[in-house]
Amino acid sequence: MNQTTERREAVQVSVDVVLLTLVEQQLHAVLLRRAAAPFAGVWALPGGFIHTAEDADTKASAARVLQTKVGIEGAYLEQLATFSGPARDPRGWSVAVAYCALLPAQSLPPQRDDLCVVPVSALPQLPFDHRAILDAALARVRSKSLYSSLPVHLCGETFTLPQLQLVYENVLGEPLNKVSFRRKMDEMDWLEAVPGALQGGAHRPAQLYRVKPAFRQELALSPRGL
Amino acid sequence: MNQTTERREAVQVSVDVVLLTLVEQQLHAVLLRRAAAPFAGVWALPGGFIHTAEDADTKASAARVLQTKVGIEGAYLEQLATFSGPARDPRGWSVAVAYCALLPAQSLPPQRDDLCVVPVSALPQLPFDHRAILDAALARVRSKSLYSSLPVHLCGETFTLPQLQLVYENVLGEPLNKVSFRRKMDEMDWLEAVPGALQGGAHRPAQLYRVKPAFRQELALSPRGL
DNA sequence: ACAATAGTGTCTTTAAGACATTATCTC
DNA sequence: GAGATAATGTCTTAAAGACACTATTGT
Repeated sequence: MNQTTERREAVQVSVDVVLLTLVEQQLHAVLLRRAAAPFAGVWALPGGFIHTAEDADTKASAARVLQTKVGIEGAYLEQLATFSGPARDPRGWSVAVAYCALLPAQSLPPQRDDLCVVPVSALPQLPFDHRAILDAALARVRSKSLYSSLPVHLCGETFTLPQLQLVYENVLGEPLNKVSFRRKMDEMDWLEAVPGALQGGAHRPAQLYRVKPAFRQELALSPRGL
Repeated sequence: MNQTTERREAVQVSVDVVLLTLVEQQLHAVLLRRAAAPFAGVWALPGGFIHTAEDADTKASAARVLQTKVGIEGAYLEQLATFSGPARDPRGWSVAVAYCALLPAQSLPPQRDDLCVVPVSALPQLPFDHRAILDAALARVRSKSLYSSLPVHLCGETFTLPQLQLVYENVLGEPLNKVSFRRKMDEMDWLEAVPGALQGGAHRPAQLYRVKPAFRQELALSPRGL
């Protein structure tokens, strides 16, 4: 951007979204069957091109892709990284801005033919560099779950502390100390008890909580992890 | 990428680099005076368009920008984030893949008219959204310095532990405990003493160290910070 | 009363920080 | 040996984890 005569080459820019959810205590990714070439009929990450007329930025493009192609709204969305190069798309040099999205399982769209929800431990072959994008998303979600409130976006509106701890454990793949976990949640101060609400079984019911309004969009961070 | 007929719109893709270095115990950014419109004559981040014929990916584009426009090679480079939208560039909807680069001060290019090295605490007005990009780079460098070997890329080939600690302190903007710092460096095990080499003044000389080969490209991470 | 899970109190272990001491150089 | 900074030993403090105990429900 500093030389007078610089060729501006046409580069294809797309947005790809790794949409993750927690089903039966396992992280799952949402895949769509590609309708068009290249790789028509193949399971792939939801994605699409930028619509300059409607999208305020690539995050808006990603939200639009989730809405129009997956059929969901309100997922937590964060930019992951940008993947690029001449070989990732057979059509030529391309750039994909990848986003990571989290959604509670109960907010998934109704079942249909061109959509599947697969455990990340049993993914099919994916086209383009979608496998690398998905792996990057998993690494990001797992590492960020070590010190932030990220996993709460896999929960519904309200949840109990034992439920939340289980979600953390499922994402991280390791058990957590109950006392330490609750101490941290208390220190970080991003949860509030839902007044009277409880929940039962054949045992003591657990207090219901929700995220404080200030932390609905922003993540809560813990200085020393957990 | 799942519908048969999707318009592929022309989007301008550029690469911008936040090149940081440490001068007189302060973080400085390298800026270039723009030769061409828009914002001709204005100080801005080094940047440029992608050259599909030569660049293997946007990281290679960033490295090429550093080499051809700034005149340096071998800087530590990592992708920061991608900035996008209709308003950031007056020419229209654009995408900028931003990179963060670190360089020891002694590797800076010779002085010249269209290049300046300014303290990040006293930046001029910057065009486009370069200020936001720079702020994001600073935030990233500072937060990553809390738990990784990142700041070592502001040092030369060899350095003493007191020098390294000072670099960390300058980046983080706060003093560190000497014993803890050295304990961590020892635990993380990414440094090796340069055999006989020492360094003097009118006092006890300090042992020289360098980064172990395995960590020259990869960062060393500490599980619990510092 | 019993089984089952929620929630808390408290001790142990481990990591981080403060402080003091020893080491090694120049003058 | 005085002064300066490097390097390390050791005590204190704070955070994390283990474990046990109390609490509250349904049956």
